[in-house]
Amino acid sequence: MSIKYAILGLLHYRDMYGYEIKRHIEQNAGFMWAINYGQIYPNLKQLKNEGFVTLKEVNEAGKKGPSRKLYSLTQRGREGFSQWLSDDPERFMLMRDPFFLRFMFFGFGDRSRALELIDDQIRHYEEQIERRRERMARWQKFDIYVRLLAELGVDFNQRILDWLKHARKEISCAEEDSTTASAARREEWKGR
Amino acid sequence: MSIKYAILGLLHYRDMYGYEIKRHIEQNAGFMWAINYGQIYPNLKQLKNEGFVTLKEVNEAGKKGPSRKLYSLTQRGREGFSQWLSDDPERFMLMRDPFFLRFMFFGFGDRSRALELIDDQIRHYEEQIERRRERMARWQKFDIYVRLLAELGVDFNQRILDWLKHARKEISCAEEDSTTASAARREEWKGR
DNA sequence: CCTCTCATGTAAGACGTTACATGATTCA
DNA sequence: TGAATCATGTAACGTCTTACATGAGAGG
Repeated sequence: MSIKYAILGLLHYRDMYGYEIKRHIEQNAGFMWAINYGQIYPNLKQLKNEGFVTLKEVNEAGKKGPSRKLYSLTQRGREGFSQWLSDDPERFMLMRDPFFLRFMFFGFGDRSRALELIDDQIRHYEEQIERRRERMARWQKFDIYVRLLAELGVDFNQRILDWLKHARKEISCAEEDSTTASAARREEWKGR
Repeated sequence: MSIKYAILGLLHYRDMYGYEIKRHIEQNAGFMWAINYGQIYPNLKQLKNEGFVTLKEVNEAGKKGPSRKLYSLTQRGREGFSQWLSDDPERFMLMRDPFFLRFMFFGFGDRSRALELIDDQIRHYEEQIERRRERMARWQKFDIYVRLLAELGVDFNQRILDWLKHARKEISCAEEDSTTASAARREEWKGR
C-alpha cells in the first residue's frame, strides 16, 4: 500500500495534520491520486501505531479554528520511507478511466450520443488545463522532481484534449470515406 | 462498477467464456485494465443471476480441451449495456502509478538510485512499445473507436518514454546550473 | 442566524488482489 | 513422465469509496 508512503513523503517537508495532507495530495498529486478522509485518518492512526509518525501537538479548538492534530516523522518513519523509495516499484501504470472504457464500445451505441459525451469530455479537459495553468506557478517552488511531474501532468492533459478533438473529427466524418481520409487525419494528429 | 459492463460489451462481438474474456481484456484493453479470475468468474455469475447473460452452452471436457461455459447476452443485457453506454461517465482519469508516486519524492533519497529506477522504467517502456507495435495490426480489424483508443495508448507510451529520457537528462545534469540550462531543456522537450 | 470552510473521525459496503484448489489436454 | 497451457472457481485479505456524525470559527 502506498498511501502510507505518500503521507510519510509529505511529512518530510514539514509536520502536518490530516486535513492538510489531504489538501496537499489533491493539489499537488491530484492528477494521479484521489484521496479521502476514509483513507487519511485510519492510515495516520496505523502509522502512529507502527511508530512511523508521532502525534507532536494538538492545537485545541478555540484558539485559531477547530482542533488539529499535528503529526511528525520519527527516525523509524524516515528509515522506512527511505527503504520504500529505493525499492523496485511494483506495478505499472494503468490509465483506468470510465470514459475510455465506454469509448471502446461506442460502436454498439448511438453515434450522436457518443459525440455529446466526447464534447463533455473536451469541455472538462479544457477547464482542467485552465486550472492547472493557474497552479503552475506554485510548482516552481518545489524541487526538480515535482516540477518534472507537473510538466508531465500538463502534457498529458493537453495530449488527451488533442486526441479527443482528433477523435471527434474522425468520428463525425466517418461516413464520407473510411480509409483514405481517415488515414490522412490520423497522420495529421500523429505529426504534432 | 464497470467490469460488468466491459464483459457485456465484449459479448456484443460474440459469445464467450470466462477465460477468453480475460484474455481479450488483457490484449485489447491491457493499457487501462488489469483483470483477474477473481473478478471475471464472480461477475459472470452475478450477471447471470441478474438476467443480463445466459449460459448458452457447456462444452464438456474430453472433446477439445477442458470444459468451457459459453455465455451469451440476453435482451435485458443489451438494454442495460445500452443504458450504461449513454450515461455520463462518473470519474475522470487518474494515472495512478507507483513509479510516479515515488518519483515525486526522489528528492528525499539517493540521486544515483533514482537514476537507476528511471533507467529500469525506460527499459520497461521500450519493451512495452515494441510489444504494442507487434499488436498494432490486430486492432486494424476493429471499429474506429477501438482503433482510436489503440492510437492513444501508443502515443501515451511514447510520451512517457520521452518524458523519462528528458527527466533523466535533467536530473543527471542538475548540478551544473539550475535555471538557464534546465529551462532550455524543458523548452526542448515541450517543442516536440 | 445561517452557511461555508475547517477539522476529525467511523462504519458499511463495494471493489480488487493474491493465493489456493482442481483437473483435462498438449507437446516435448 | 513432466511441464505448459487451458479452463473454472473460491476464500481471505486488503484497499477504496460513500455516507454519515460531530462540532468550532468566520463572514455575510
